[in-house]
Amino acid sequence: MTATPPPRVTIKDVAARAGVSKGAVSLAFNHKPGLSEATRDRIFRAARELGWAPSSTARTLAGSRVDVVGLAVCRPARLLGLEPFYMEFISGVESVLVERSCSLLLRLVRSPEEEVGLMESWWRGRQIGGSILVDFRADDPRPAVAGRLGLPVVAVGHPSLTGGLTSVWTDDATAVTEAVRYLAALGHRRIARVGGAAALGHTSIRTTAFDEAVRSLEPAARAWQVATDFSGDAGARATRSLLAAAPGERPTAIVYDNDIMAVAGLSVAAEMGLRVPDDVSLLAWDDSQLCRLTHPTLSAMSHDVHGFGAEVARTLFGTITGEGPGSHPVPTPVLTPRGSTAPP
Amino acid sequence: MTATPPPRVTIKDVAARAGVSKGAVSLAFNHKPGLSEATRDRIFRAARELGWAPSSTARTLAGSRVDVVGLAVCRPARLLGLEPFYMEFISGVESVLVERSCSLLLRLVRSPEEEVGLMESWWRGRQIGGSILVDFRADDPRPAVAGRLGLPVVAVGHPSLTGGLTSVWTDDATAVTEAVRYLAALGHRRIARVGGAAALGHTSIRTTAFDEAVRSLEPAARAWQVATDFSGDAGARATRSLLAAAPGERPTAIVYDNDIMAVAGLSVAAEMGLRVPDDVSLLAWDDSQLCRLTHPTLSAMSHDVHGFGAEVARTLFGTITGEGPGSHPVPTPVLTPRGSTAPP
DNA sequence: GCACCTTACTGAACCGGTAAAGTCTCTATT
DNA sequence: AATAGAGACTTTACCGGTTCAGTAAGGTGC
Repeated sequence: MTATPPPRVTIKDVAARAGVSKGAVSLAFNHKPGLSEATRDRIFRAARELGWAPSSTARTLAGSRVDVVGLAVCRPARLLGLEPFYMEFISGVESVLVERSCSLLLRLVRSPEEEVGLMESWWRGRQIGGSILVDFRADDPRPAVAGRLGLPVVAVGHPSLTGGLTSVWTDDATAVTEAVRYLAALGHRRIARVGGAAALGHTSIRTTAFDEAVRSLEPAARAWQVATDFSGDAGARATRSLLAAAPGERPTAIVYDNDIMAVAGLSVAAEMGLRVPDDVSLLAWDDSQLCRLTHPTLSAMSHDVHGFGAEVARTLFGTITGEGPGSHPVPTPVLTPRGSTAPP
Repeated sequence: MTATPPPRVTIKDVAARAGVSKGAVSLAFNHKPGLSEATRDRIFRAARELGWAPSSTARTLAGSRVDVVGLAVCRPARLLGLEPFYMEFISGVESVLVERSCSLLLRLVRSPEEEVGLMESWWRGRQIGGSILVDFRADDPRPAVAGRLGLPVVAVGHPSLTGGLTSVWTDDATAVTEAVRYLAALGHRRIARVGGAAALGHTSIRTTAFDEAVRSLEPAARAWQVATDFSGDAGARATRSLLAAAPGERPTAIVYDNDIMAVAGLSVAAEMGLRVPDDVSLLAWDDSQLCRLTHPTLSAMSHDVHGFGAEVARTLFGTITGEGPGSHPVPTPVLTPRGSTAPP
């Protein structure tokens, strides 16, 4: 990739026009002391007249800040488009980055190994000042790599998954328990969960919590759990197989790990002639706007994804500026009852 | 944003370890002639042992390639999360970037002016090698700016909007016409369209085309058009007001500019006690997976958004490598009839 | 009137690479 | 044996900033 001929203005031109040295221009643009107001003005005027802005590449090389943070996402591209979660998360991250004139370097990768390689080359190549790590798995290699490289990162995920890295997380276990208790309180005793990708750490946290929550119900209840890839199709398939059993043998309530699958579940129920919530209750997760657009509206575990992203970005800046590792819980998803849940 | 102390390996260390000069290492890593196989091997081995990768920052500064492309999106952050379009578009772009080891610099901006400023500073700061421009408006300032800066860009939008820039576009006018003809063929004579943001160029192209298409129907038909902000809520509101009229006075078919609004429309119809498609037909646009997850499934103008993104990225590389301006149409969205459309 | 500070600014080194010109050695040619 | 030429490297000059050790001018105190 070759760049076009760059007849670009540099600090030297500005210095010449203002009648000072490059050093003076640098001082002015970094708001450092050691210049008279008059000179400062002259420099800024010259820069404005020439349309000059400092090259962040050169600045980076000269050893000061890096104003880019990285985010690699390891999920099949086609699924990502569907997940309202990511775009909203990213927009939250951006909202904080913008304040500090930082940009987000985004990359979709196909495997955790590729992601690790990318982190290394981004960091070594001084392209990023820090990175956001998402979708932790069991025995994730990234904490070790980040440690070895000295790369400032913030991990999105429960501290039990993120190997000592600074982490930002929601208490999924508690949220799952709350969801189960809510459904139980409505009278449900046959409860299913359509989970996300089994390899993901937060999925197994939810799986365990769900199991325990249902097991601890009085009187005894029955549980089902299915793993999916988060896609609507998988959610539809899972729902179909759960609801295929005889009326007394099938779940009366289903919890979904994201809202796309819940929407799919809603449609499967309709297609099978089951009424929601009379015949079966559905409960979504994440609660994007989508949940309020269906009919019936979807009850959901809602969650300020935008704010979550913002907190992640703030935490990352903390890490970059040298704060030690820490654990930053954000508010637990809260149950928002709507039209898709009712007593069985 | 200060970086952590960087005890990082540089080209000098590699050169020392391999017993050659920096120049030799540079030659090796750029696969240029002038080195013996043996030396090349020694250099690569040394680099591997030290875990070195060339700093793209330094490379950029030294005047060679820039391996980052920019994308600024000017829409309210909270809406973006909802739009399946963008993530899918981005994933298409990425699919091509990855092949060339390029990354995407993403930024959400709040105004066209901010976007213009960002382009300037990205380009001046040598942060990007080129940029993707989306969401063109009437009298958009970006073509002029890109021209003035010499910034290689590709515009996503109809050539009539993109002021002579290389553009990649779908033929929205034809697609709208096809949608209208399809509904007319089913027998609809009262057709509405819930459009996107009025300020956007492609919205006005669709608006004009819709108007003409309906006007040219025989026997005469009636048209409604409403502008929205693309959000589900706005789509719901628009649908409610369209369907509030007396049965003989309201549209029997509604076309939506994206699928989120169509989903919202579906739910509004249900809430108003109208059956889809018996009482009213709905037709979505973009056709993400969402359209197949509702009940009834949504008929849609479908569109390979991923492929669209990929084509945009390929075209951008063309522009960066000096290809002259061009117009790259991608396939017109094609009508995919599903369960939400039927004769009135 | 002289030593001593500040203040305001300059000059040069440096960041980690690339690129073009220069050097040295070895082989082929006349 | 002298000359040319190719191959394999090295040297050096940037790229566009930052940083830091100077330095010259003006102000203070005694």
